[in-house]
Amino acid sequence: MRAVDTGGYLKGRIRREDIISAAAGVYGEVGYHGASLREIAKRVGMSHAGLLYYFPTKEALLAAVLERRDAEDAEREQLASPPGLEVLRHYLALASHNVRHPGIVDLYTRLAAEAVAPDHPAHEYFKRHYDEARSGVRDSFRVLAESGELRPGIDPDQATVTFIALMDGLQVQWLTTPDAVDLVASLRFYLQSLLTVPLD
Amino acid sequence: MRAVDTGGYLKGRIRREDIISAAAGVYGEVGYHGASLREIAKRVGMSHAGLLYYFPTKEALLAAVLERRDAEDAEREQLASPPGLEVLRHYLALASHNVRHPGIVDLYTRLAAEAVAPDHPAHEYFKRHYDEARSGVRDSFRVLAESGELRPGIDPDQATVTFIALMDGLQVQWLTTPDAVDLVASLRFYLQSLLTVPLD
DNA sequence: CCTACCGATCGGTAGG
DNA sequence: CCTACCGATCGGTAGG
Repeated sequence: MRAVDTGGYLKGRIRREDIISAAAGVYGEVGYHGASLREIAKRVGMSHAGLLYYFPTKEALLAAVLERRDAEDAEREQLASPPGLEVLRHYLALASHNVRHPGIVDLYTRLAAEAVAPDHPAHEYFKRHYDEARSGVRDSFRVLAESGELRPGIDPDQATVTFIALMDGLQVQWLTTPDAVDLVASLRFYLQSLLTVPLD
Repeated sequence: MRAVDTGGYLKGRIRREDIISAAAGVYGEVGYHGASLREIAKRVGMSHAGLLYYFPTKEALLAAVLERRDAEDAEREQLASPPGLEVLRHYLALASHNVRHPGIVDLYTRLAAEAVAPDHPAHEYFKRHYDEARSGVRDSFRVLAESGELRPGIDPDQATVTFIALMDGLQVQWLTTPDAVDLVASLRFYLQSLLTVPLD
């Protein structure tokens, strides 16, 4: 009966994952502050007090959502390329994945905007997120600059900040006016305008 | 006693302006949904019920904030240039003004992110805002394309969407990690990379 | 404009 | 995991 006896722990882990997924959905719709534990709990079929059995506070649940996002990022990082063109293509692929999963875009956009407030519980998370994103992209643009694949006169550091800003800004504009924005095409257009070689 | 008798109306108008300013500040800090009428009222020195004497609902106050923003935009539009380089320089000047007034950036960033939700009371406002911004910038890029001031191969429509997205994304990134982002320099860098002539 | 109040909702706790 | 409850806060109304 071993297989059955471990069921308690397994069920708990599954339950936690369900709660995290539901929370991510609600955060995307109404932000973190706008999300109530009662709404999240309802979506997973329990009372809000039951949810607090798994996550002791509202902030602990947010931390779990962000941790899972990091874990998923790290998983993708496993198959990450060395700095260069491939990294930029990887961002294009990510954007194209996101367009098919608007919930992810909603979650990220809503939380990033809320978290500009220094006392927001996700503020440090997004600071770190931006630092890491910049350093990864910067390495790639520098490699491209040295190999002559970056257009002459283009500063790799400026290319980095603007590229990341472009992704963020396109997401807001796309969510607001989806018919007027082709997220992937715009990103491709920008990258191509910086390069001397074809992206694909 | 005529001059004194009109005082009642004048004081009311000033009071309304004070409330709108306080509301804009709170929206920038905690968003529209996170803002309470009591906090806004406290900043202008009255009770929240008193505030509701001037603005009958929470949404009416938001509408007034957005209306004043439009009025300020229209005022600036008065001295607007015909489509072309001057319009882009005008956006640079606006960005440089915003950097010295972070509250404006906060307000815009917070509301824009909240308003991606179709049922947000500012959703239609931001849809219109994006439509108008795109059509103004697009005209300028098209003029520049015809005069050869836009780099060959650059699609004016793509330049438009990405330019506006860049402004939005830079604002979020700048608010989160101010030391790592030079908002005006990044904007200038991008515009210059699209042009065949020096911006300044 | 204020005080006083309403019903609704919030995160969290007690006690099983 | 639940029911039942707590104190706090919300937008809005009544009645001056």
